[in-house]
Amino acid sequence: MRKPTISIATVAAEAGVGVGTVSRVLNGSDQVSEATLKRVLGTIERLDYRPLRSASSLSKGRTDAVGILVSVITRPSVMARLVGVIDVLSDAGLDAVVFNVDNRAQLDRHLSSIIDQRRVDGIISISLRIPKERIARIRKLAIPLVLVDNSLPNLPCVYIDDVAGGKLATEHLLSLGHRRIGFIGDNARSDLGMSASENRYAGYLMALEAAGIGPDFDLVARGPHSSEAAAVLASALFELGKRRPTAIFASSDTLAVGVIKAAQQHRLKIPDDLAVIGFDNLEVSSILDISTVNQPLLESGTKGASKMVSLLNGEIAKPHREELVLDVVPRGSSLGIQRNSPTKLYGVVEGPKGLQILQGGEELVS
Amino acid sequence: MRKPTISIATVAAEAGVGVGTVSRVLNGSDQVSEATLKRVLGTIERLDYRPLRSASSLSKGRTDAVGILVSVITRPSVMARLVGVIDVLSDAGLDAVVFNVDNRAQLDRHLSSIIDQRRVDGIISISLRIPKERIARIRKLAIPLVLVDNSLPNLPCVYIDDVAGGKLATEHLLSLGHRRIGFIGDNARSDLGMSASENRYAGYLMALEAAGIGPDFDLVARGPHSSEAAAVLASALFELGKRRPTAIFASSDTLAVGVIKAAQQHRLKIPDDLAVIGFDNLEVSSILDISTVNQPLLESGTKGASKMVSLLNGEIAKPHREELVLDVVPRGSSLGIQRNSPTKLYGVVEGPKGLQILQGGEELVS
DNA sequence: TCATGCCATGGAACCGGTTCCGAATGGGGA
DNA sequence: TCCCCATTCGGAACCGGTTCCATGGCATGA
Repeated sequence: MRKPTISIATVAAEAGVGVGTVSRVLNGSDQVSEATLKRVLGTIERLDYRPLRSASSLSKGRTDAVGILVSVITRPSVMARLVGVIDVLSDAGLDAVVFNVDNRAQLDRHLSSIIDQRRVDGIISISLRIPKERIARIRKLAIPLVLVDNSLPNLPCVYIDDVAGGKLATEHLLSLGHRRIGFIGDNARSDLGMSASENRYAGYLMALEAAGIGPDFDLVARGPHSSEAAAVLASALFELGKRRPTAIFASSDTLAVGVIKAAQQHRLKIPDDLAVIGFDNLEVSSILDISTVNQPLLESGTKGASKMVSLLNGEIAKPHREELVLDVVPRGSSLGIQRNSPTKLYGVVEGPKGLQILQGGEELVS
Repeated sequence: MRKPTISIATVAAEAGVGVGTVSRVLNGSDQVSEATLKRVLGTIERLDYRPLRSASSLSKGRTDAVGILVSVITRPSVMARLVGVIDVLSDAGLDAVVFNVDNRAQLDRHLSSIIDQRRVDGIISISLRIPKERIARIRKLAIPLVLVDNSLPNLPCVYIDDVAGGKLATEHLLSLGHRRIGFIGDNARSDLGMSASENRYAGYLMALEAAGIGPDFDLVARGPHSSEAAAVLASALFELGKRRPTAIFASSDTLAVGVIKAAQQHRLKIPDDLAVIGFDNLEVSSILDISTVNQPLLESGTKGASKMVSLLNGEIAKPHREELVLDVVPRGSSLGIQRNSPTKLYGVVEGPKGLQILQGGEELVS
């Protein structure tokens, strides 16, 4: 027990009404007369009464909160999805409880805590594979679960076809006449089931085979997901002499940045000596003029969260499983055509203390 | 009301004990005999009983959740702080409820919801200024509040001295002999009180004045917080002819990237024709070899969250107000010395299908 | 005038844990 | 043998909303 606070009963007594009436007022029921409504609201104001969420939760049997499982948040791609999810949940009046997952053990701990403590009404998993046995349990307990950037049969999910994306990227390079195409990707992280990079690699192999080119594993390299690591790996590929690749498909824009940097250090001209394409269409790829495969990151989050909102309202998530479209964004790192200056997007004006771009411009970017 | 679930009473009846005993078992009390413990745990297992968080919250009078107010999450600097906060809270068994704030109205809505619905035990604000009247109310209600990347008297907070940081950056450029130093920063966002850029600008002015250089507002430009916008603004400065700056201080690394890109388009050699320094020491500044001012981003989050944990335990946050140290990280964009290749940090090995950097390497980076 | 029905309302029962008080049990010491 | 204290346990009271049912008042129609 603990010391009591100002409760609905206090308000009811003070206002000279029943607790039911106060509850009705708080929940905006239309079963309350104008006069009573005003009196109760006045009392609430006067006593500075604040309802207690947990009491309401207990009574209603729901928490109005959704758990979000997310790995290595710092990746810009993951972050964009997360923002999409949070914004939609927030608009629906749901709390977003974020669980950051770095490894398999942590994933298990968080899942246990979420499932066994019934702290949230539903779970959204971003770019993570939930272990089979957990899925089974979640199903049995009828806890709503939505997958973002991942796909499993019979579960609502929003995903892309990474294999097709890898093919698209590689075909782009093939169409420009390249034959010695390298691949730089992430180490497989089987513990968390983040398989995007490996799937894009599979697409890369398929595109090469379709073009009658056998795989050359000397042109393939994997490492941690960082620009630095990609630069090191790219350097190693460049040192193959005339067997070096004339083009590289990096499984994410972050890695592509490293490849570009390494190319500059090796005095390779882009795209003449080396063409590069990345993946994700992050802001950095736009500013550094790197060709890439666009995927709707924010949208994957908003769509996933919308499904969750539907599920919690007892509806069926409309498109149960949704595949988002990918498309190649050709830029200077493969085409060599100088992109138009972005100047036109912005109106630069003379401010009182220096030049200025008005804030409205912010809407135009992103 | 709603349909009842398996409750502690069910378990108690089934195990032939009292509800108090089951509660003690669940909370790991040592007032339970070995035999009883085993029997109750067995029953819990058999019935697949799961305690209900909200009932516990109601009884204990706390939610074991902390609200995190955060603006424009997509900025890497903000995200790094957020990750730090979430990780520490998570380790302490606290839920991290994230509220994303895009404008003043949203800030108010979220604050109302947090304060008036008593959904969390404490509030952590990242890079946001909470309106005075809200602060007063939060104080009166004795809700623990911690500020990260912000500072107010008498409140626990973790912050940096942005003015000093701006001075450091400018002094670095001055020490290299530059006299015509430009500044590129964010538009002031008085609605959310994100004042870092303006404070760094103040430091820039102070350093110039200390060096006997009057401000030249033709060399100052502000716009939205994006590389694209910074590129546009930098281009405008470059077109000043011989009055153009020989060095630019960008108030964040994200902006510095745009400056570098614009310089390349204008065929300005870095750092000979133009020196650049950023702020934040983001990963991108490392890979693009951009000089910067380092601030401990992740640490600001972990320290802030630690203070919150202390407060919730009824302790006093040890260093009540904590200023983190800044230091200049000189790199190629101002010094022109080719940084050592990062190769040595990584061990590249021959994998079965291509080159590989082992995952352990990931520890070395970041 | 009386029956009918709707609307606003009061309040008991309930959601499922926690906590505290009192009781039962058992062992040790005198 | 008896008393005392520590350990273990049962269960009532309680935390603060929600919901449903019963009730009373008032207007409408016959």
